[in-house]
Amino acid sequence: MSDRNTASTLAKGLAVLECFETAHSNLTMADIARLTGLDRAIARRLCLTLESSGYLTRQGKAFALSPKVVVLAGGYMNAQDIGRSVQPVLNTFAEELEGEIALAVRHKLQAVYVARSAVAKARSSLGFSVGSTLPLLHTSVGRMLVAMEPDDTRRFLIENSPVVKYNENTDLDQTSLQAKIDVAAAQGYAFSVNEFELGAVGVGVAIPGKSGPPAVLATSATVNQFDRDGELDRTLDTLRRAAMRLRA
Amino acid sequence: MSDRNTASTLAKGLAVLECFETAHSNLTMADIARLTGLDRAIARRLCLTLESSGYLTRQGKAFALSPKVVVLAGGYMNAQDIGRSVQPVLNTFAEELEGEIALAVRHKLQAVYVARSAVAKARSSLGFSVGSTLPLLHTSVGRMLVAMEPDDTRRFLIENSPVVKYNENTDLDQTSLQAKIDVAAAQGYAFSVNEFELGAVGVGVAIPGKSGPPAVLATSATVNQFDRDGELDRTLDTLRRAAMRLRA
DNA sequence: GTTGCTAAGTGCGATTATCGCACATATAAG
DNA sequence: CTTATATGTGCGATAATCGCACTTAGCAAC
Repeated sequence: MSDRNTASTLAKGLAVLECFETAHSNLTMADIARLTGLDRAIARRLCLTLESSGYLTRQGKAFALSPKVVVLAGGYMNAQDIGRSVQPVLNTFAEELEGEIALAVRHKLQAVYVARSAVAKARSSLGFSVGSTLPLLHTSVGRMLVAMEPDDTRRFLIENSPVVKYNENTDLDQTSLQAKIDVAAAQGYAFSVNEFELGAVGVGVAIPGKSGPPAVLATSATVNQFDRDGELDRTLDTLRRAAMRLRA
Repeated sequence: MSDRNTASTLAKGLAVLECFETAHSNLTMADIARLTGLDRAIARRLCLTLESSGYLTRQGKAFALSPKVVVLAGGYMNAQDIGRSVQPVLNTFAEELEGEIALAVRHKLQAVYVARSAVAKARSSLGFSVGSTLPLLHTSVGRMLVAMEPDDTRRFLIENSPVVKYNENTDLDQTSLQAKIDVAAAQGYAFSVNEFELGAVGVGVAIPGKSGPPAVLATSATVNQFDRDGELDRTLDTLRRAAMRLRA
């Protein structure tokens, strides 16, 4: 056992942190031991370490993430110059769209919002924020992100992403999803209606010529809002202009 | 050596992660070993582990934070219901302010933005975003956060926070800073001009009656924008109404 | 009260991962 | 070719981790 190139204790500690990714906010040590499959005594050591390092806080016997993880995310934001270069652009185009706009990148098998802006009247029932994750195959953002990858990665992502039925309109056919991704790659944008969230449409455009990993600009709205003729074209136009401003 | 209640390897690995908090984006293993004081071989093990766990990415010999840290922050956002409850309120009041508004909490000796909204025309030269940190003593946000703590914590924070000269107007006198914090506690809001960033004013109001740790709503603007008579009162009024909407 | 259930904390021996140094290799610059 | 910096590797000694078993504590039902 034991790879001489990895620190297993660290990996286990990170696994503990990840228990809190999926909406769980108040986990006891026993919960964590169960979720991670670690011995209770070890889970305890790790929790206490994470607490003393400032990543977890405890109230009574329940642990929760501390704002430290947000500070850490701030390091990423800073490195990507989100606050200075990206956010002002998003703010501008959220107003132009009279809605919501987000910058997303891919992490493993998920799309991640790394910046977002919305006007007050935006339909925001979904409650997305920075750090929200979306599936790759069933959202416009996700499909556009997949479409921007080289062929082999694309294949890998399509084959390994879970196919989940989110509602009665969810496309469950791999070949069909594959085709949609091909179309997105060809067109430079992805569009999806009702597949992930009922009553919602999503539009995502590639940010071309950007250095670093693929990134996508996306917006979402209600199906109603997209009834008007040419609404998709208008949205695409706006998103593309925003994307141009971001290809730094 | 070695506390039986903490996992030192995990703590070291977290220390590696924290190297990336302070704007450094591209660190080599050697850099990290220097910054953390760890043996190079250990730093290597930890970096490789962090990479394989998805927290770091490497391009050539340089490491950088991966979006995974943003996903982790998303766990915090989710637990605090930022996307659903907080963000819409911030969006609304950013528009009313025709500027910028942020929700901040304290972590150790820093104020941390955990949510933020701004209109396009907002003066955003500072480039703050979710995850940005501010000093406790020299900003309105920070002082309000300190003011909301019980007496002993307050004393501790004031005594242990670094007093840094950010510009020629920075207040370096502990007694004076102490007094400002007392005033903030009494008034329920804090106000600062030019102390942290030249040409900038900051206003922070306590969010009263909120469960959990103290939280502050803050806005900033240019000194010019605050020239108009009664501008502070108008801003305070808006912030307070926003705060009321957040005391969930 | 007792019983039953679940969670946290503790002690300790065996194991084994970590540590830290030393040496090797690689790449770039002068 | 030499120097400087960075990554990669091997290995023995040490010390941290592991995992189990036992104890303590809180809570609910009966």
